Amino acid sequence: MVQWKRFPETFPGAVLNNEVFVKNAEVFTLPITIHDVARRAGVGIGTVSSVINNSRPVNEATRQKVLAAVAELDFVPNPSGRRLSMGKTHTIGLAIPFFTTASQIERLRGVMSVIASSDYDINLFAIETVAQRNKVLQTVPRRGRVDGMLLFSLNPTDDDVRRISQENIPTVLVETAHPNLSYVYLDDVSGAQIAVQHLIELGHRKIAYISDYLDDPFGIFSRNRYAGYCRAHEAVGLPVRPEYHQQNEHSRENGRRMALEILNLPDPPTAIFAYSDELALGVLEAARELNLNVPKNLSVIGYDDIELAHYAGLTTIRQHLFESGVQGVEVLLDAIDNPETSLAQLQLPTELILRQTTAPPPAA
Amino acid sequence: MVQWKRFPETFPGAVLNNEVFVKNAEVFTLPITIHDVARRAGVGIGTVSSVINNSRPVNEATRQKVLAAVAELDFVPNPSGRRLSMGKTHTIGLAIPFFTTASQIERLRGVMSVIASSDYDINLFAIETVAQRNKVLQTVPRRGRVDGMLLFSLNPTDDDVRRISQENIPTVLVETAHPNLSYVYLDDVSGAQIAVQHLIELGHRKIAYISDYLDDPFGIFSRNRYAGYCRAHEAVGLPVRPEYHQQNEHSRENGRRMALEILNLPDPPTAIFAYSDELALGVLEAARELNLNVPKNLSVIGYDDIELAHYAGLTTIRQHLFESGVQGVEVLLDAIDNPETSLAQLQLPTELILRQTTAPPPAA
DNA sequence: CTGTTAGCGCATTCAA
DNA sequence: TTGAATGCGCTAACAG
Repeated sequence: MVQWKRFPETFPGAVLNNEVFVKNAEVFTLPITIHDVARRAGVGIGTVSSVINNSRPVNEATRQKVLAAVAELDFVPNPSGRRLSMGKTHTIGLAIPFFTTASQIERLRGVMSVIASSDYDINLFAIETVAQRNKVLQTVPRRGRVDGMLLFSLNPTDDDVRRISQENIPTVLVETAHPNLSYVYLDDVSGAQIAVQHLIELGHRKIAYISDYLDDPFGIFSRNRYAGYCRAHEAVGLPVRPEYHQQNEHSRENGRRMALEILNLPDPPTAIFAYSDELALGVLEAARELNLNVPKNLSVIGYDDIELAHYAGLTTIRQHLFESGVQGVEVLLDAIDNPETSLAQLQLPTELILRQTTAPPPAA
Repeated sequence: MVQWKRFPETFPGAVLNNEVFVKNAEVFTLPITIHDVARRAGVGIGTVSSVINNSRPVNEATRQKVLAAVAELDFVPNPSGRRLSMGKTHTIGLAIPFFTTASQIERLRGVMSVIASSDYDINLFAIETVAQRNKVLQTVPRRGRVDGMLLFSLNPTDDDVRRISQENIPTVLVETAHPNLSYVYLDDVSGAQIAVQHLIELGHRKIAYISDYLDDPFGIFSRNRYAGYCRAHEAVGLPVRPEYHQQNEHSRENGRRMALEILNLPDPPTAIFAYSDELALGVLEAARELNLNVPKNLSVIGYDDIELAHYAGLTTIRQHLFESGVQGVEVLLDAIDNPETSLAQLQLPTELILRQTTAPPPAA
């Protein structure tokens, strides 16, 4: 309950269009409500509501009176009141783990580019820990809290999905998939397979993989790309050498460290497939330190095709990140508007972007 | 008003913990409210509220009953109801123009890093047009909509500021300044002056400036950096040559174009100061195309110190972007918690980051 | 065409 | 220590 007290006098000098109130010696106006507008316009609040929402025909003259009052009082409806009454929030929840990575930001940009021309608010949740993930997944997708939910790179449990379905909150996964939800999926397994296959076709036989921790709670992506790496090996009967896989926390610096580790092996690889472009950039730094010419002496391939990859001339797997964000909201907005439509389960293509960091292995 | 109808029968087979309803042949539960919890626990709603919010002492036994009911029904309070009743939204509005630029994203990261451990929601507004700017500034900072407002790189008009003050919404500017608001200011004029002064000290006398449109509606930053550019010239009695200034929409590609334009002048400059690192990266591309060695034949200095600048070895002006986001929210959260504290008006330092793209001009 | 009223979900005051 | 009643601002149903 609002705690401000009405104050009976008007303060001279203050430019105010409503009654004046005092709180701790500060002068300010009480928020304008639909009642203030109605009184000012000499009509009932129902009429004001009708005018604002065009929800029923209103006599043109009274309409003008109301609009005038709205303008004079600078009235903006309180969204909480509206939400409570309508059971609609006009808000979309957006949960993003790995918020600091370039790929998530690209997706976010895609989302914002379409949301800008809609009238939905975006509630942003950066997810850093498992506890946060659980809290957001359990408390945010609720009727009365959001009208729809966008989950980047998150794998909701069956329990999460059951709750979401019961609450009847349209939800779209971006980058992941689940049979009972809409999603814009990016197939990491086959993306990684394409990358490694490319190296194999160039003649490489000693190919390393560096990644995030495979057992990271959110780390299904490292695992999937590792699976693709293995599949490409299997497809040509090439054994997977465990010493050619390094895992560490995700950062360019760690990419550099892992590469140094692997390149200093007695029998170093001739190519490195990195889980992400950021890691791959670390690999390039390591190669420079070791005076290894890329791609002559070492081939490097990344994943994501972030902006920097273009600049660094990095061969990589393009994920259509921006586009995945765009598609994600579009699917979601459509699901909100048409609750009866069936799930949209899209798979975005993944493509090999050839640049200057891959070549056949040294003749040696 | 919620339009679902209660349905008298229970559906066998559905795992549900509340009454069951039907809408368009789909089975789902009606949202759980505090009344459901109260009924289940055999207490009044006031008691439930007290338990949830620890707002008054409750007998331990009844407390446990309530908590059990909350857990069984998986109850999460509807934020709109709470907001309406308390007059507090637990939401922060964040308005960001130039959403696609690297520097804004860095600031946003700073904000999210501190918001993650607070219990405030973030409402994100990407501002692309003047109309959007006005709409957001006029409708979002309202009591009942947000508890506080964070404005990146935006210069609210005096009218905007008057409204914000009347609404009594704590507001913090990041990158800009206004006497009546809190801000975390970054002095672009002196930052640019430092950049150009650096070039002058290296011996350059022909220094170009490429930028965003100076008359861009949000373009105070291009103008301020231009002012710094001019000041540095004036300080040593160097004339500002109009043909050494190009302006265009902000993108790396346009940075490249503007650089080509300027470098093809009959009397080309020996150094280019770019409004941003993104533009500066375009300049580097142009230099490569023209086979101009940087920094031997051409010095380039940027602005922002985005991540890419480090990678490209670009000399630039560091803005402490992440830090400015952090400080911005911290000031805001403090202002929300302590409404009586005076305005916080901070100025973050700006520093020259020397890398490999500036050197004395060719002996010629 | 329009004013009045009920009710959305909640916190809180007032009684008990 | 607790339940019932009130009101936050709004939309929509109802009654005129």
